[in-house]
Amino acid sequence: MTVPDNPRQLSAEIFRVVTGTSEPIYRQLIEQLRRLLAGGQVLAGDAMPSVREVASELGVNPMTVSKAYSMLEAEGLLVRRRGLGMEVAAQSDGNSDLESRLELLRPGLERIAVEASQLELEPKAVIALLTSILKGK
Amino acid sequence: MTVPDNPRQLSAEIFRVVTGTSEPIYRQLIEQLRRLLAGGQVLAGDAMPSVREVASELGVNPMTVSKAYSMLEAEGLLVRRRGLGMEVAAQSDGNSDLESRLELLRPGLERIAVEASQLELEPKAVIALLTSILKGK
Amino acid sequence: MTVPDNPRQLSAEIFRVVTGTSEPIYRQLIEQLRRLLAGGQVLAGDAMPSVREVASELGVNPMTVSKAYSMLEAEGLLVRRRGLGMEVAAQSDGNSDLESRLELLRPGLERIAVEASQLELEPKAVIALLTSILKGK
Amino acid sequence: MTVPDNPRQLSAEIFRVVTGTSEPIYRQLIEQLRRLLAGGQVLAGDAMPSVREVASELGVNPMTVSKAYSMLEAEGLLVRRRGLGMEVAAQSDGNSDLESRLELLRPGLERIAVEASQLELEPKAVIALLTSILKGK
DNA sequence: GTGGTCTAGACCACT
DNA sequence: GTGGTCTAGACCACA
Repeated sequence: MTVPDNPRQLSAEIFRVVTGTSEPIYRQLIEQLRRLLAGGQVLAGDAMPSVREVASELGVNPMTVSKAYSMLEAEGLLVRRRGLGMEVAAQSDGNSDLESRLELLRPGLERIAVEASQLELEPKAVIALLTSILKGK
Repeated sequence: MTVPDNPRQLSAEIFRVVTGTSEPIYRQLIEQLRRLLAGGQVLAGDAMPSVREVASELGVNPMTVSKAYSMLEAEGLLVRRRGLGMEVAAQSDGNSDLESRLELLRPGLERIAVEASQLELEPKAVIALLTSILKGK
Repeated sequence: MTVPDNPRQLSAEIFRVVTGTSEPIYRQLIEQLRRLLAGGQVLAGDAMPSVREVASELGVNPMTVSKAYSMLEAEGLLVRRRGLGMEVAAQSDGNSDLESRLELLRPGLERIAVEASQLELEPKAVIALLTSILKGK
Repeated sequence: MTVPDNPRQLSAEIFRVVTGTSEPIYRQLIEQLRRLLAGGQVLAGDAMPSVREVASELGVNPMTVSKAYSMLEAEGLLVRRRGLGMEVAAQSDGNSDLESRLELLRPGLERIAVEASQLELEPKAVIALLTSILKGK
């Protein structure tokens, strides 16, 4: 992990969305940015990629991106600089501690556990698969 | 893993839904039944709990349950027995092999891997948390 | 002021918007509802008028109303009941005390004071005009 | 009210803007100048502060100030004196009578009345608050 | 019927 | 160029 100079201009490639799921695109964007902030990959003062840039990169409508940005602004994670774009708010405190970041992952893991039990899968097999996926990246 | 006598009457408690998520309830029901079938916890010939029983147990609208049952019927996993309710279709091929069941879990684990990487979490920490959740159940 | 039975179905007429101003319609709706809640004219458990009803009554696009409702939901003042509509949240504590309600009015009055001073108007004249407007309603 | 010598150089401090509101800054500037003219605090022939001085004093973009000046010029309230900046037009009719100035304040007061009624506030309480704000300045 | 999401496209305010 | 607001209209999930 590199900790780049700050502030800097973020690229639209920080976002990745999947279609064909029921999770709304704007919500995927919101939650991705929350994780990137918690993980310290996005820092206070960073300039967000423009709405139009993200929209074109992801192939979605600009309003969809704008909605995500607006909600992140309402939440205090982004601030709007009129005519200049959005930037990451100063008070978004950056890299969270390990415990907090693990807590953000817990709901997803609990869901996995439920699914594994319905599939009658042993913990050992599940962990082996997760390990191979994590290491393979 | 226990393989119960067959046929038998399934209880509404085989289902569990979460609200406050964007995943539609009817879809949660469908995918749970698919997993229970793959895991062998639900067998061909088993009698499904009634729509109204499931609806009341989960606190959802009966039409939502009915929609899930109808789609499972259209898919051939359930058959409607007039006056008797739905039962699990004979051709639902029951307990799948380990590989197939793991494949059903893979998409969820891949999503976890993406989230972990955005959170800058080490594989070790993620695996430790999943292990504790799986063992704690 | 009448304190009606509760819960009840609110009419779209609780809202009034003005066009030709720079204040966005969705924001006018949000702030009106906040005031009606603080004033006790809208109570916890009340059913909000439907998006489509408000949109048609005010002659605006349903998405505009929907945006206001969504933000009020995010703020915790409204709760969504799937398939049934929105209702006023239980925790919106209804009629606020006199001090709090006056504070909601203060920014507008401070702006009036600035304008009056730029217009070189005596307090006496301003108060006389406000009095006549308030009493005339 | 003092009636200063004329002509003179106006300072950037005649303007005050608020951010975080939806009212555009250039419009705030335009309406403030209109009120200062109606109130007689700005007189025909007065030299306006320069665009760059106002922009720096208020912390806004010079183009925003320039836009306001241009619109005031198009409206005939300001005239451009090449190389010398803008000055207040001779035909700006100066200090209006009391009735006209009160009329400029009426829309704001009517809005206050609407908000007070939504907040279920008695005229007496509203007038008391306005009085304290006006006297406190 | 309810609200939610998304698209396509327009216009506005501001830099 | 930036984001914001609004419209018109489509489709979805849910009751």
